[in-house]
Amino acid sequence: MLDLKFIRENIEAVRQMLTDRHIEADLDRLVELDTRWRENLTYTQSLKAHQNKVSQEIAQLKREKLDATETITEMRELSQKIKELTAEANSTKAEVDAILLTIPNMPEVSTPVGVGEEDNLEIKTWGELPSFGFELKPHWEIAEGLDIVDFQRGAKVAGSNFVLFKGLGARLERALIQFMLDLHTTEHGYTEISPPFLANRPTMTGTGQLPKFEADMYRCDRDEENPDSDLFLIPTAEVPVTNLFANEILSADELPIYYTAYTPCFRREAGAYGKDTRGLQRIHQFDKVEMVKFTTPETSYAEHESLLENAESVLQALGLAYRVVQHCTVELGFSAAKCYDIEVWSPAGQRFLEVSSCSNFEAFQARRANIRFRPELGAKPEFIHTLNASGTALPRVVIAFLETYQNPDGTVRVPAVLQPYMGGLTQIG
RNA sequence: GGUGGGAUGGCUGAGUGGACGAAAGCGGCGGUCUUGAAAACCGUUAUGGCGUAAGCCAUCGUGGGUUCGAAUCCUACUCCCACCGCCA
Repeated sequence: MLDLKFIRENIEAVRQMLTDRHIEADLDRLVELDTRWRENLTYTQSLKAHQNKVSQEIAQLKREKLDATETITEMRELSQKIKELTAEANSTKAEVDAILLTIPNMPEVSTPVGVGEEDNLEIKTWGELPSFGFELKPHWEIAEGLDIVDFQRGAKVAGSNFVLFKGLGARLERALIQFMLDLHTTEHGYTEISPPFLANRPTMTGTGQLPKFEADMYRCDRDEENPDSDLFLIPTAEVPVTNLFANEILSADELPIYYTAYTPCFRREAGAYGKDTRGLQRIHQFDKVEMVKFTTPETSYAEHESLLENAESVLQALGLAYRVVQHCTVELGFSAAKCYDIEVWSPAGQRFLEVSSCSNFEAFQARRANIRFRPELGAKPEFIHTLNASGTALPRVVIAFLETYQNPDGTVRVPAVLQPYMGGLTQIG
């Protein structure tokens, strides 16, 4: 979330940001409640100061074995009043916080103002778009032909848009996961994490999925009495990994911290039906290797660039053509200040598919999850910056892989870098 | 799932209604001493909020309650530890 003080002092900039992002939030009410809360608080605290003082006097009287009955009777009324005012302040503050949680991050200055995907900024392209001397098959035909993905039975077991990898398809998933993890841990200095695949409500709130996007998550283990203990299937490893340090103060010399994690990702994709859903493009459960960085504010933008390179290197190693675009204001994720998408080329689809979002959240998530660091000994703690990038999501890489390396007979070549992970296999089928 | 024990500052740990934001020790930082270091000694060492400021307020796992006053009493919950049961 944004700093309440920042909003107070930059109300028009925040209003403009909401306009640029096409998001509504009740800023006026926020300001009004904030003012009311602070007035109440100041007054209540002065009453408490008085109460504390008189309590000391009562303690003194008791110690001297003197009668304090009269003072105590007087204080009874004050105590009651403080209780009422405090309750009022708490409920006002709760409302302030609730609104605060619905306000997205401020985009970084280089973010183009735009109204749709077409306003994203193309930063670079990598690799030649491959050309073929035969008629290309789309990935789902290749996969079914090789019997490595079973769409029907995936749907039978869990519902539409759940898929089942089989034989060398399952092996390919495992190979890609391991290849990516090895790349990031041995070449890029990341420490591997294997986190829980479920996260509770405070954790989901820390990274910004809640409260606004609850409908996009699979929720289980609902408990009306203790909403905080509700569990959600994670939509990305970003959620558990970023929250590892929630409510902690790190020391400056621990930073930057680089973590990478493989997890399955679960997304209801609510409202996304009918849009690019064929084959592996948009499924409710998919595998992903994620990278998460914790940095100081000074270095986060340099770290953002190297994070992007780390993610790109996966596609480069696999020899898959891609481009990088920078999100415009309406495309930018709720918590992000700046975001690059890496989009891999689908030769049969003749389009680019998003396989990685590479974001700098600045202090937005750190403030929500209360992750701080001490710049130097004795200094006041500050919020760290968090960043993450997929490195990468698997299904769409599999799409590009199957289509890019397909042969006329429906078999698929395995690039050299992946062969050791495929038991030395040079070709599928 | 059952029974019992526990949760206090960076760590260990004392504290069962008023002098407690909290003893003591360890660790950290600064200093004295020393050519330098160690030892010893002295000092210092939580976080957040409100306020221009002085300052005030809050926080002893979390929420609620009792009380003029709660780390301390009551209550619900969460987590940790031990043992039993079940289980990959």
